Order: sequence, then structure tokens, then C-alpha cells
Amino acid sequence: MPSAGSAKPAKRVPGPAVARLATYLKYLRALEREGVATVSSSTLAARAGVSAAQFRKDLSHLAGVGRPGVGYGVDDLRRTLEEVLGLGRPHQVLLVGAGSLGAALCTYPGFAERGFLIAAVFDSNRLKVGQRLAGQEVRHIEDLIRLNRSIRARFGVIAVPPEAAQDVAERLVAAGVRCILNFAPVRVSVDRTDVVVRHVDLTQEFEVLSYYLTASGAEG
Amino acid sequence: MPSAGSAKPAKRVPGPAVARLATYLKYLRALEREGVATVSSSTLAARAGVSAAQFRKDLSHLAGVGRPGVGYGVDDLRRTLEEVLGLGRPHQVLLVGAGSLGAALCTYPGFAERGFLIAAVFDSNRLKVGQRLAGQEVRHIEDLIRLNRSIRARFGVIAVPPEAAQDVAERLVAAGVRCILNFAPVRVSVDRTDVVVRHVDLTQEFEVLSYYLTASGAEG
DNA sequence: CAATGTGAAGACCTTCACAGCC
DNA sequence: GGCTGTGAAGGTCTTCACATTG
Repeated sequence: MPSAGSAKPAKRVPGPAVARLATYLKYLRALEREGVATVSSSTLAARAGVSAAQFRKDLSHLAGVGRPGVGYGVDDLRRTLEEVLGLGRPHQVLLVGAGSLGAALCTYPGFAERGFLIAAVFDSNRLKVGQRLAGQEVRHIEDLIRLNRSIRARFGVIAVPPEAAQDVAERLVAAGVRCILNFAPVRVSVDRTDVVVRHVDLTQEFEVLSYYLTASGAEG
Repeated sequence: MPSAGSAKPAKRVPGPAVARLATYLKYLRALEREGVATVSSSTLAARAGVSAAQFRKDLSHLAGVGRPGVGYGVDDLRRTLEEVLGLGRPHQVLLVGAGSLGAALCTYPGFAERGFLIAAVFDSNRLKVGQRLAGQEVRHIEDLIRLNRSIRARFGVIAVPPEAAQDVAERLVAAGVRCILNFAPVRVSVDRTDVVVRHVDLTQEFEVLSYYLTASGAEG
């Protein structure tokens, strides 16, 4: 497979490091807005809440963009991270589920600001189909595969009740989606190895917090 | 500090294991609804998407609840996990930010189902104060500390724009909140060691997915 | 002198394999 | 025979410390 793109080093980046690279990118963009041209590992690492050594090690997985004695060019590093993360251009997203969570995700401005555009919204409830949600007409789930033949989105969001999640995942994969963000509190499985799924269980986040509250011995 | 509670072993549980314990609990509750009385490590592990060895190692951090040759009592194990995670009783939650995300979180039934009750909603916008959101009257942020003297919530959710997040965090801590779930795309820092913060950056989840899409060489 | 990039060391987590129990 | 619990082995990630560079 002829790899698209430029001189990026195809070294594998460890999972935890990928998540932190996305964090660094966020703060680099903030620095750029502030007009900062150069930043040191210790400064940016402090903002991101990691050690300077961690930061430099993470960046060592990419081509060298820092200059010893000087630091990192803010614009340079931002572009490198965008390239590594595949964020050079906007991405289309299919959103499935027009309930309260789906509606919130649809109106959340943060996605579009960072290049993820909700291209279509789907639901299985005929009462919701045809309604408008943040400028989007809600479509029926049966039309997902057909409509994505022209949209060609590679990202999908599952925001449906747990019973429906697996079916939605399969439709998304069949429609050509390769990255799935699943908000349903149940695991969905896909057989294809070129499809990646991430689970976000909001209640589970609370439950983890609760452990640390309990473990610290401080009860209310 | 005299530790409250019962015969739970005070061994420290590794971070990744805590998250998985919460996952196991989710599937145990589902099994219980299905009327299953006993389950083996391999069965439950398969549902949760981990190896059987991983599952047993995670449980080895707690008191032994499995019986060799038989498996785990579903009800037993659920109760043990609830106790370890501190989920034996409901928890009150303060929600700050009545924008689209805040509204969605307020109406999301999953929180209450799993014992996290939104006790009050706050916003800084006087136009929103007094409005109702899923049965809750929106309060002004200035009243947060005072109102929590009677509510005594220990959990807080930050669903405000990034500029306001740090201020909200400080108010929550001052009000006695010990666990903070932060949806603002910026790190908030708290000085107290007995307060734990978790960050959920929804866009960042997409960015991580994008890396794996790009890394697999499959471009659309 | 200031700051990066990196091998080596160390900490942490996962997987293996098997003794022991039902 | 089936299954748990766990020490030991293996792998991954983080931290350290320093050679190197501008």
C-alpha cells in the first residue's frame, strides 16, 4: 500500500502518547492565538500537566522538530502534530441518535472548531425523522448506508440506547466508516481490523472518581 | 484517619484496573437482570472485552469472591464491586453549565439509573437562571457554595466554556466537592490532594481515532 | 549556558502457567 | 474436570541523567 503524504516517520506511537499528542496540539493552538512563536518542553509540558521528560519522549516518536538550546517552533510543531494525527483537513462525521445526547453533540461547537463536521444525523424513530437539529434534518437510520455513498464520512458517533448500539455499529461499518466513537454504555464489536472503536461511558467516569473518593477515606 | 466501613481489603488497586472494575460491574448488572446466578471469569471477561487472566488479576486486588471450579456469584461480586467503588448508595452531583452539553447531561437517564443524581444546575448567565432544565431550576453560579451547604454534594460536573472552567473548579472545591468531571477542553488545576479531577475532551477522542485511521494507511 | 533527544534504568501493567480447590 | 488465585515472566510506558547541539 503506497503510503500517502510526506516525510513523516512511520514509527509506531504508543497509545498513551497519541492521546497526549492531541493534548499538546490543543495547547499549541492556544499559544499560537496568543502570538507565541517558540516554546520550551518544560513550558508546554506544564500547561498540559505532564513532565518535561515525558513531553520530549513523546515527541521523539516523530521527526525531530525541536532545536536544542532554543525550543520548539509553535507553528512548526502544530503542523507536525496535525499531520501525524491526520488533522490536516476537515473530517465528515455521521451522528446516529437524535436523543438528548445526540442533540447536544450536534450543537456542540467544539467539533467544528477542530475540524470535525457533523455531515448527517440519523435516528430510528419516525417521529424524529424530518425534524431539524442544529441545521441538520434528521434522517432515518435505514438511509444511512445509501446517503454515505455520497457523503463518504469515515467517522461515526453512536448516541443511541444500548440495545441498538451493535446494530448501528454494523451499519456504520457497512457504510464505510472507519472510526467509531461509542457513547452507548455497552461494548460494540466489529470484526474488521481496519475499524477502530473508542468507548466513552460517562457514568463510568463517575464510578472511577467514586473509587478515589472512597479510597482516600474521606466520606461525606 | 480511621477508615470507615467494613472488611474490605485496603490494598491499592491500579488505575487501569479500577476502570475495568467499573466495566465489570456494568455487565454484572446486566447478567443479574437476565437472572444469571453464577458466571465464570472467561464468560464475563469476554463480554467486557478483556482476557480471562486480566479479569482474575483485577479481582485479585480485592477480597476473594470466586470459588474455584464454580465461578463467581453474580450478586456477590456486584455487591463487592459496588462497595469497593463506593457505589453502595446514591451520590449527589452539582452540574455547572446550562448550555447544550449541560442540558444533555441533565436529561441523560444513565446517571440516575446508576446512582448519580443531579441535585442542582448552575450557570453564570442571568438569562438562564430561573429556567427549568429536566425538572431542575437553573441557579446562579454565585449561589453554588451557599446551596451546597445543605445539598452536601461531593461530585461536580464542569460543562462551561474553557475560559470559565478554572473558576468553576475553584468554586466547586470551595463548596466541598471532591470529585470533578471536566468537559471543558482545558486542564483545570486544584491544589488540594484530596480532590480528584477527570478530563473528558470529546473532540480529543476524535483526534485519537484519526491517528489510527491515518496510521493504518487507509485514507478516504 | 539553555534546551533537546535518547539510551538505560526503573516502575507499572499484562500475560503466562500452574498449584490448589470445588 | 473445571475454574480460581497468584507468583513469575514478559512487555510496555515513564523517569532519569547526560551527551549533544545551537
